Amino acid sequence: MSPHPQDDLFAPAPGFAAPAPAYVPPSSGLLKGLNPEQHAAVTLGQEPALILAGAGSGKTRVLTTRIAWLMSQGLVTPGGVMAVTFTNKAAKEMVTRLSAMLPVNVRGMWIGTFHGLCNRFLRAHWKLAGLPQGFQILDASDTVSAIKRVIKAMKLDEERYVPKQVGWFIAGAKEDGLRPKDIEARDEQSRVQVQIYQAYEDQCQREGVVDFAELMLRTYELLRDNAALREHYQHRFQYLLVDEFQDTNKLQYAWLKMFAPPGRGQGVFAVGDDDQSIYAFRGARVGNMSDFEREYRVKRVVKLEQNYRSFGNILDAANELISRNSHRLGKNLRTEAGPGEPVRVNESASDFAEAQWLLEEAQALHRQGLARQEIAILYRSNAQSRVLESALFNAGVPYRVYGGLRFFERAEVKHALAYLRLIENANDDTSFLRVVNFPARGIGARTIELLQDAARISGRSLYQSVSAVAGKGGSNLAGFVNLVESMRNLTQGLTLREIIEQIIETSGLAEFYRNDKDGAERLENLAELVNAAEAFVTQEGFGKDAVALPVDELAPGAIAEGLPRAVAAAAVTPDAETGEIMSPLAAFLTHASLEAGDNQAQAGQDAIQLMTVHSAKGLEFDAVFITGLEEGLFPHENSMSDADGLEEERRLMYVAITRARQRLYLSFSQTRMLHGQTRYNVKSRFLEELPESALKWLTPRNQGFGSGFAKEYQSAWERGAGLKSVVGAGRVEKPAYGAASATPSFAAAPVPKSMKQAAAEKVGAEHGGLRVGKGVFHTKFGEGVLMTLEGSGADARAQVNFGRHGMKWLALSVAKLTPID
DNA sequence: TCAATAGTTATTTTT
DNA sequence: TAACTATTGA
Repeated sequence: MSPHPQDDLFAPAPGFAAPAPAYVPPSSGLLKGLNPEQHAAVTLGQEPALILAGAGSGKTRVLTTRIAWLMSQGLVTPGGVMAVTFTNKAAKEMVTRLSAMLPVNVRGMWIGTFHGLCNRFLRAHWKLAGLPQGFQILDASDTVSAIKRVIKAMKLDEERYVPKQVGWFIAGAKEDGLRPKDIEARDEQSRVQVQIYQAYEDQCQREGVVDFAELMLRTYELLRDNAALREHYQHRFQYLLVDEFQDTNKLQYAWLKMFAPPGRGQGVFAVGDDDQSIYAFRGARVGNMSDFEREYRVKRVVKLEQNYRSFGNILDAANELISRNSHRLGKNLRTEAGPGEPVRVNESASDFAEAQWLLEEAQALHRQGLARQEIAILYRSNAQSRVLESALFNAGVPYRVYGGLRFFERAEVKHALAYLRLIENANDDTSFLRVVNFPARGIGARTIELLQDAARISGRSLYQSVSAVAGKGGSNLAGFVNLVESMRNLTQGLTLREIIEQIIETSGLAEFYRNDKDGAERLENLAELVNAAEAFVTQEGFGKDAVALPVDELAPGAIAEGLPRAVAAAAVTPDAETGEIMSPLAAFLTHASLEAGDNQAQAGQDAIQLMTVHSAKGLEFDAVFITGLEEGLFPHENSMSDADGLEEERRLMYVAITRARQRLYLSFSQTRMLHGQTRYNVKSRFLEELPESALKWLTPRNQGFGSGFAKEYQSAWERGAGLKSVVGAGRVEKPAYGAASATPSFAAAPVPKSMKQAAAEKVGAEHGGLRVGKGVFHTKFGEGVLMTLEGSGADARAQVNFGRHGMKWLALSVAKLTPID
């Protein structure tokens, strides 16, 4: 049943030919094609700036062009720029685009996510931050299980103190810059939560691990409390750029102010869109934008309102909708692309019928020449994907669902990583507990309890307490310790790849999954882990976070201004024997927790994209379907009670609408299966908030509850029900992590030779015959090829490819490298 | 130590 | 409905 005849043919992408510019920018090639607002933003001087960047207004281009422009004008060197993003993807994109524009030394630049930059900072100043040199990072699930252990150890009721919620509380406190001592507990509940927070903090410190929020807070605190260090970084970074400023939380803004306080005269460039703030529930404060404008005395707010993405009707809908929100900074998107097609609205009798309609419409678009990956189906909550998947699967249409488990979050991968972490740091109790009895080796809950008691009493780690447990459990535990010890011995001197292969075998994981009837996929993932490690090591500059230290970049003035030499010296502590700066394994483990891996559509596979509206942020598609536009769902019932919640839902809708380039469909259903019950829904208020002139109803407007839809619904579900068991089997093959979807390596980026060579030649002369590209000999690692030389004097370091020993970073003051011919 | 069973809960989630 | 957790029984 096609709900309507195909009334007009889908026009292939017309291409948004840029209109003849009324304004002719200066001759510089970099600035060519920028509109006046973009041009103004890019060429602002060294002053605080707030850029209101609407959806599709060329924000990333402005950001990268500004950095390139600053450098090309000689206003700043790579070392003087910091650019912060929220996602690894955004950071990577910036680096890629930048290196395409300019011959830049990407390694020296501080471009990364908030957490990535904090990691880099703390790796350099671990001693001052009170961390062990090889500290590891807990991901979200590690954090919850660590908290769970604390709650158990304190013998508290897990019903009353739910680990996840306590985790929320702790993260929330940290994001407000609060330590346990800073929180005044008003009631029993929060008093105990503070105690848990304190105990958790002690535990993390003991184990040498930090969670995501801790990365931010430690960095903030160290800068706050160490004037010399703060001075150094403020002096160093002359230009700072922050992407997605509307998503920053309180701590992130405070963090920024440590690097660049108002009035210090640095060029702080904050880019954001208050209308796209959809993470308030996670602590994001849109208010940071107006605070920034006020505190930094921003002279001119630049608004980027010219949209290069969507046709007029789509923008009209977006503008009209968002105008209903109050407290906006004020912005209206415009386009020169013409009205385009109307926004189509469809009503269905049931969620099943909706899925069926969607399927047919999407197929029609595809037949008219639209690639499947240019079609996105958006929904408010994940649960809604089921019916859609079912329909697509039955029709044999390739699709991809965003937002499942990511690569490094898969159980088998986490198991392997836990073994690796134990090799690096045996006191990591989280990792210990994860694998002490996996694969099963006769260590039960009782034994673990005894061990935990012993550890608690002596204040030592589980690993260190093993000898305290006697009996059968004790001997099994001793066996586990022996296993870890032997893994550490066996992996000495191996490449990262070999280390991982070795532990996958010795740990018994491979054996376990080989015997498991559906362990094949898990084995594949473990193989993929090996590939990921290989790809990681091959990337030029893999250990950059450990070695890109401030020492060699100290502006002469900074030392004069009092940065103690000791601070600088504390930065690098190479291995005493080999001179190695950071082991590839340690670097890889950090990478694994900071970047959970992709779960994005595989390139080359043409599949329809399914995702929540949240995960669609930042993406764009030729055709977009927004589904489930019903009161209670979108806007979600949990957000409808207060005005702020409703406004955030409206912004969410705004984000959804502005994803579409050419075609936008809005869809809702009279009934929907929710929590096992059929719910009768009213269409979303957001539909009423759109301009009638931009819409085209495919079904009669205000159609009442019609004839016998329930019957149709019933039979439809019965047809669908038999196929539920196979839902998901039709998903497109999962992306390969290492090989196929590994990030484009920095090595592959076109870093022009001239600059690289010049840099190499410059330092090359200083290091007694060592030349980049030539052979070197190391007493332990043997022969290798010198890849990079940088720094000078005591801080000089080299990156060497030792073939079977892999790529390594070495401190020349320690490592004995001799040139060979 | 595990597998079966009962009970519970149900937005969004860049790091 | 279905997915996840916690407990129980073999």
